[in-house]
Amino acid sequence: MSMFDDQRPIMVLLGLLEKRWALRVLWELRDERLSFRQLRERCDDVSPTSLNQRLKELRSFGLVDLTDAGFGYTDLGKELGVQLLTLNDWSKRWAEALS
Amino acid sequence: MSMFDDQRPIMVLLGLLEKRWALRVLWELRDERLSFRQLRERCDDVSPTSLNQRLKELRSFGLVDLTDAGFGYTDLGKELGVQLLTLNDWSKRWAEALS
DNA sequence: CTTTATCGCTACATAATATGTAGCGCAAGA
DNA sequence: TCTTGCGCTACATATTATGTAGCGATAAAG
Repeated sequence: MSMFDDQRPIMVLLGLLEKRWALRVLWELRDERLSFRQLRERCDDVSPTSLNQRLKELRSFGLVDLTDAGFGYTDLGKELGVQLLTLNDWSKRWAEALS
Repeated sequence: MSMFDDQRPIMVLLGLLEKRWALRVLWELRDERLSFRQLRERCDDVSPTSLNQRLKELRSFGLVDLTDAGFGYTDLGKELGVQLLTLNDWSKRWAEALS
Protein backbone atom coordinates (compact mmCIF):
# COMPACT_ATOMS: atom_id res chain seq x y z
CA MET A 1 0.00 0.00 0.00
CA SER A 2 2.76 2.43 -0.93
CA MET A 3 2.07 5.94 -2.08
CA PHE A 4 3.70 4.90 -5.31
CA ASP A 5 1.27 2.11 -5.91
CA ASP A 6 3.38 0.10 -8.32
CA GLN A 7 4.22 3.10 -10.46
CA ARG A 8 7.79 4.06 -11.12
CA PRO A 9 8.82 7.02 -8.98
CA ILE A 10 9.62 9.15 -12.00
CA MET A 11 6.07 8.67 -13.29
CA VAL A 12 4.62 9.71 -9.96
CA LEU A 13 6.88 12.73 -9.95
CA LEU A 14 6.02 13.77 -13.49
CA GLY A 15 2.36 13.27 -12.64
CA LEU A 16 2.75 15.73 -9.80
CA LEU A 17 4.82 18.29 -11.63
CA GLU A 18 2.83 18.45 -14.81
CA LYS A 19 -0.22 19.77 -12.99
CA ARG A 20 -0.75 23.45 -13.45
CA TRP A 21 1.08 25.67 -10.94
CA ALA A 22 2.98 22.81 -9.35
CA LEU A 23 6.37 23.78 -10.78
CA ARG A 24 5.60 27.45 -10.28
CA VAL A 25 4.77 26.96 -6.61
CA LEU A 26 8.02 25.09 -6.06
CA TRP A 27 9.86 27.84 -7.87
CA GLU A 28 8.33 30.61 -5.78
CA LEU A 29 9.29 28.86 -2.58
CA ARG A 30 12.97 28.69 -3.55
CA ASP A 31 14.11 31.50 -1.25
CA GLU A 32 11.69 31.76 1.62
CA ARG A 33 8.62 30.32 3.20
CA LEU A 34 5.41 32.06 2.16
CA SER A 35 1.86 32.27 3.42
CA PHE A 36 -0.98 30.93 1.32
CA ARG A 37 -1.86 34.45 0.27
CA GLN A 38 1.67 35.51 -0.49
CA LEU A 39 2.04 32.42 -2.59
CA ARG A 40 -1.12 33.31 -4.49
CA GLU A 41 0.18 36.77 -5.28
CA ARG A 42 3.50 35.46 -6.54
CA CYS A 43 1.72 32.94 -8.74
CA ASP A 44 -0.12 35.59 -10.75
CA ASP A 45 -3.07 35.48 -8.36
CA VAL A 46 -3.86 31.88 -9.06
CA SER A 47 -7.28 30.90 -7.78
CA PRO A 48 -7.27 29.65 -4.20
CA THR A 49 -9.03 26.51 -5.35
CA SER A 50 -6.21 25.56 -7.68
CA LEU A 51 -3.48 26.60 -5.29
CA ASN A 52 -4.98 24.62 -2.47
CA GLN A 53 -5.32 21.58 -4.67
CA ARG A 54 -1.67 21.72 -5.71
CA LEU A 55 -0.47 22.36 -2.18
CA LYS A 56 -2.41 19.36 -0.94
CA GLU A 57 -0.66 17.18 -3.48
CA LEU A 58 2.80 18.61 -2.88
CA ARG A 59 2.32 18.19 0.85
CA SER A 60 0.97 14.67 0.61
CA PHE A 61 4.03 13.68 -1.37
CA GLY A 62 6.40 15.18 1.13
CA LEU A 63 7.78 18.00 -0.97
CA VAL A 64 6.16 20.92 0.82
CA ASP A 65 5.03 21.46 4.37
CA LEU A 66 3.24 24.10 6.40
CA THR A 67 4.67 25.54 9.60
CA ASP A 68 4.16 28.69 11.62
CA ALA A 69 6.37 30.44 9.09
CA GLY A 70 4.12 29.46 6.20
CA PHE A 71 4.51 27.03 3.32
CA GLY A 72 7.96 25.88 2.35
CA TYR A 73 10.13 23.00 1.29
CA THR A 74 10.58 19.88 3.31
CA ASP A 75 14.11 18.52 3.42
CA LEU A 76 13.23 16.37 0.46
CA GLY A 77 11.60 19.23 -1.38
CA LYS A 78 14.72 21.30 -0.94
CA GLU A 79 16.59 18.87 -3.16
CA LEU A 80 14.01 19.45 -5.87
CA GLY A 81 14.33 23.19 -5.40
CA VAL A 82 18.00 22.96 -6.17
CA GLN A 83 17.18 21.31 -9.47
CA LEU A 84 14.89 24.20 -10.30
CA LEU A 85 17.80 26.57 -9.79
CA THR A 86 19.79 24.53 -12.27
CA LEU A 87 16.85 24.78 -14.62
CA ASN A 88 16.90 28.52 -14.18
CA ASP A 89 20.54 28.72 -15.22
CA TRP A 90 19.85 26.58 -18.21
CA SER A 91 16.83 28.63 -19.26
CA LYS A 92 19.00 31.72 -19.59
CA ARG A 93 21.35 30.03 -22.01
CA TRP A 94 18.32 28.67 -23.83
CA ALA A 95 16.81 32.13 -24.22
CA GLU A 96 20.17 33.40 -25.45
CA ALA A 97 20.34 30.65 -28.05
CA LEU A 98 16.86 31.34 -29.38
CA SER A 99 17.08 35.10 -29.54
CA MET B 1 9.81 40.80 -30.89
CA SER B 2 11.59 37.99 -29.03
CA MET B 3 9.90 34.69 -28.35
CA PHE B 4 10.32 35.55 -24.71
CA ASP B 5 8.35 38.71 -24.96
CA ASP B 6 9.75 40.43 -21.89
CA GLN B 7 9.18 37.43 -19.68
CA ARG B 8 12.00 35.87 -17.73
CA PRO B 9 13.22 32.69 -19.42
CA ILE B 10 12.44 30.55 -16.40
CA MET B 11 8.82 31.69 -16.55
CA VAL B 12 8.58 30.81 -20.20
CA LEU B 13 10.12 27.45 -19.46
CA LEU B 14 7.80 26.69 -16.55
CA GLY B 15 4.88 27.78 -18.70
CA LEU B 16 5.89 25.20 -21.26
CA LEU B 17 6.64 22.37 -18.87
CA GLU B 18 3.59 22.67 -16.69
CA LYS B 19 1.29 21.86 -19.58
CA ARG B 20 -0.02 18.35 -19.47
CA TRP B 21 2.20 15.74 -21.16
CA ALA B 22 5.04 18.18 -21.84
CA LEU B 23 7.41 16.67 -19.27
CA ARG B 24 6.26 13.20 -20.13
CA VAL B 25 6.98 13.69 -23.83
CA LEU B 26 10.47 14.93 -23.04
CA TRP B 27 10.96 11.97 -20.75
CA GLU B 28 9.87 9.43 -23.36
CA LEU B 29 12.27 10.88 -25.90
CA ARG B 30 15.27 10.44 -23.62
CA ASP B 31 16.70 7.40 -25.41
CA GLU B 32 15.53 7.45 -28.98
CA ARG B 33 13.58 9.36 -31.56
CA LEU B 34 9.98 8.23 -31.88
CA SER B 35 7.19 8.59 -34.40
CA PHE B 36 4.05 10.47 -33.48
CA ARG B 37 2.23 7.22 -32.96
CA GLN B 38 4.97 5.58 -30.96
CA LEU B 39 5.06 8.63 -28.77
CA ARG B 40 1.31 8.37 -28.22
CA GLU B 41 1.60 4.76 -27.12
CA ARG B 42 4.37 5.52 -24.67
CA CYS B 43 2.37 8.38 -23.22
CA ASP B 44 -0.52 6.17 -22.12
CA ASP B 45 -2.28 6.70 -25.45
CA VAL B 46 -2.64 10.43 -24.97
CA SER B 47 -5.11 11.94 -27.41
CA PRO B 48 -3.53 13.03 -30.68
CA THR B 49 -5.02 16.47 -30.18
CA SER B 50 -3.15 16.99 -26.94
CA LEU B 51 0.03 15.41 -28.16
CA ASN B 52 0.08 17.52 -31.27
CA GLN B 53 -0.52 20.67 -29.24
CA ARG B 54 2.40 19.91 -26.92
CA LEU B 55 4.69 18.94 -29.76
CA LYS B 56 3.90 22.20 -31.53
CA GLU B 57 4.93 24.13 -28.44
CA LEU B 58 8.04 22.10 -27.74
CA ARG B 59 9.09 22.48 -31.37
CA SER B 60 8.39 26.18 -31.54
CA PHE B 61 10.61 26.68 -28.51
CA GLY B 62 13.44 24.71 -29.99
CA LEU B 63 13.41 21.76 -27.61
CA VAL B 64 12.10 19.12 -29.97
CA ASP B 65 12.30 18.66 -33.71
CA LEU B 66 10.99 16.31 -36.34
CA THR B 67 13.25 14.52 -38.82
CA ASP B 68 12.96 11.43 -40.99
CA ALA B 69 13.74 9.42 -37.88
CA GLY B 70 10.78 10.88 -36.02
CA PHE B 71 10.47 13.30 -33.11
CA GLY B 72 13.44 13.86 -30.88
CA TYR B 73 15.52 16.36 -28.97
CA THR B 74 17.24 19.29 -30.57
CA ASP B 75 20.75 20.01 -29.29
CA LEU B 76 19.19 22.39 -26.81
CA GLY B 77 16.51 19.92 -25.83
CA LYS B 78 19.16 17.33 -25.12
CA GLU B 79 20.42 19.48 -22.28
CA LEU B 80 16.96 19.44 -20.75
CA GLY B 81 16.78 15.70 -21.21
CA VAL B 82 19.87 15.32 -19.10
CA GLN B 83 18.16 17.19 -16.31
CA LEU B 84 15.27 14.77 -16.50
CA LEU B 85 17.70 11.91 -15.96
CA THR B 86 18.93 13.66 -12.85
CA LEU B 87 15.32 14.02 -11.78
CA ASN B 88 14.87 10.31 -12.30
CA ASP B 89 17.76 9.52 -9.97
CA TRP B 90 16.37 11.86 -7.39
CA SER B 91 12.87 10.39 -7.62
CA LYS B 92 14.18 6.99 -6.61
CA ARG B 93 15.68 8.36 -3.43
CA TRP B 94 12.48 10.26 -2.84
CA ALA B 95 10.36 7.12 -3.18
CA GLU B 96 12.73 5.35 -0.83
CA ALA B 97 12.40 8.10 1.74
CA LEU B 98 8.61 8.07 1.64
CA SER B 99 8.10 4.32 1.77
C1' DC C 1 -3.09 1.17 -61.48
C1' DT C 2 -4.73 -0.30 -56.97
C1' DT C 3 -4.42 -2.03 -52.51
C1' DT C 4 -2.19 -1.90 -47.95
C1' DA C 5 0.35 0.30 -44.41
C1' DT C 6 2.21 3.98 -42.07
C1' DC C 7 3.11 8.75 -41.52
C1' DG C 8 1.69 13.40 -39.18
C1' DC C 9 -2.19 15.48 -37.95
C1' DT C 10 -7.34 17.36 -37.71
C1' DA C 11 -12.58 17.56 -36.40
C1' DC C 12 -15.73 17.67 -33.01
C1' DA C 13 -18.68 16.49 -29.31
C1' DT C 14 -18.02 15.22 -24.30
C1' DA C 15 -15.68 15.18 -19.98
C1' DA C 16 -12.45 16.89 -16.80
C1' DT C 17 -10.01 20.91 -14.78
C1' DA C 18 -9.08 25.63 -13.68
C1' DT C 19 -10.88 30.19 -12.86
C1' DG C 20 -12.94 34.22 -10.46
C1' DT C 21 -15.53 35.95 -6.73
C1' DA C 22 -17.28 35.85 -2.42
C1' DG C 23 -16.82 34.62 2.08
C1' DC C 24 -16.31 31.10 6.02
C1' DG C 25 -14.19 29.89 10.72
C1' DC C 26 -10.23 30.75 13.47
C1' DA C 27 -6.56 33.18 16.13
C1' DA C 28 -4.00 37.26 17.64
C1' DG C 29 -3.63 42.25 18.60
C1' DA C 30 -5.53 46.88 19.69
C1' DT D 1 -15.43 44.42 20.18
C1' DC D 2 -13.31 45.53 15.97
C1' DT D 3 -9.91 44.73 12.86
C1' DT D 4 -6.30 41.98 10.51
C1' DG D 5 -4.43 38.11 8.73
C1' DC D 6 -4.51 33.12 8.41
C1' DG D 7 -5.80 28.63 5.59
C1' DC D 8 -9.25 27.25 2.97
C1' DT D 9 -14.15 26.33 0.72
C1' DA D 10 -18.44 27.00 -2.45
C1' DC D 11 -20.06 27.30 -6.79
C1' DA D 12 -21.13 28.88 -11.29
C1' DT D 13 -18.41 29.86 -15.56
C1' DA D 14 -14.71 29.34 -18.74
C1' DT D 15 -10.86 26.86 -20.38
C1' DT D 16 -8.53 22.57 -21.57
C1' DA D 17 -8.08 17.68 -22.41
C1' DT D 18 -10.16 13.46 -24.03
C1' DG D 19 -11.86 9.77 -27.13
C1' DT D 20 -13.13 8.40 -31.62
C1' DA D 21 -13.06 8.62 -36.28
C1' DG D 22 -10.75 9.64 -40.25
C1' DC D 23 -8.18 12.83 -43.73
C1' DG D 24 -4.35 13.59 -47.15
C1' DA D 25 0.28 12.25 -48.22
C1' DT D 26 3.93 8.83 -49.10
C1' DA D 27 5.93 4.45 -50.02
C1' DA D 28 5.92 -0.40 -50.97
C1' DA D 29 3.65 -4.56 -52.81
C1' DG D 30 0.63 -7.24 -55.78
